[in-house]
Amino acid sequence: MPELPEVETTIVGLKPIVGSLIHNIKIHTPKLRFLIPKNILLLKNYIKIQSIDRRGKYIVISLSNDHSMVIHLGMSGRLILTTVAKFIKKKHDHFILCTNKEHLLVFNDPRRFGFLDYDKSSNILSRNYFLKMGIDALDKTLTGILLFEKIKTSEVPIKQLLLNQHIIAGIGNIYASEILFDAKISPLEKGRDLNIKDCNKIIVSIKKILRKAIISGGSSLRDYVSADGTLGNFQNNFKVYNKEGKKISGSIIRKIVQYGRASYYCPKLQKKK
DNA sequence: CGGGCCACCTGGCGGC
DNA sequence: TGCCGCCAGGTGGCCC
Repeated sequence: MPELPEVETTIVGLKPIVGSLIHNIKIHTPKLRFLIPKNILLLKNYIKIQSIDRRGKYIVISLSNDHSMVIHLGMSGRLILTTVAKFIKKKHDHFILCTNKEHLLVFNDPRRFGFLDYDKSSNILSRNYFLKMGIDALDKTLTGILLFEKIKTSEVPIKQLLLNQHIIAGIGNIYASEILFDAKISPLEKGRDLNIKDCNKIIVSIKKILRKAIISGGSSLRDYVSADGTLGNFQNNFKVYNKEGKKISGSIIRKIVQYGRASYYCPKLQKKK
């Protein structure tokens, strides 16, 4: 479930272990998308978890030894916060971190498209995935003009541009459809055909939809993170995603495939210019 | 360089 | 019931 709102929700759920000390780490699967750096196993000396933050869809855990862990959830990754007493190892539990307060942070990922990185914080900051990352979707300085400048010459459809993390970071395939529906803009519209007014609308919709999703997702969390593998409550709020053939305001929702990925939209309410 | 497309994985679902 | 093909919330790397 990992688009920006799910990552944000995950981070909120991890708050209980901020300030805790790392007691032990176990790697059950050495290679996810990439190899897990083996020196992460040296984290047994009661290093403190100083903060847990989000950058785009990445989770950054800063530690007191001037190192950081970075976690990306890929398509199917989840972080589950539980306790030693309650824990039963499940299939696809690849990585487990135990704190001095007997909290367990478990990384579960059936498809293994996620990854886990660990290095000196100064090195982490200059990783390619951070250097190339665009402005965060919820960054206050993200404006319509900024988006316009980035896409004004592109022949690529706006749906695909919204998925490009080098332009704006955090939007995934579900929310891209939801955002364009909210903005009343066709997913087929090319970047170069959108004016500043269109871009302003898109930015307003990005912030509105993502914030709403965070609020809905957050409410379903308790003692573990990312709830039950669904999108918190927000899935009930989808207007177009996965709703092919259904009607909205009397108009049919269509599914098309762009660059191998499903887009849902209402051709009547999202007319191409 | 921008852009198009595939690869990387497992699991769930619908159709036959 | 079983098998098969298709689909899935992401993105790095290859090609042109």
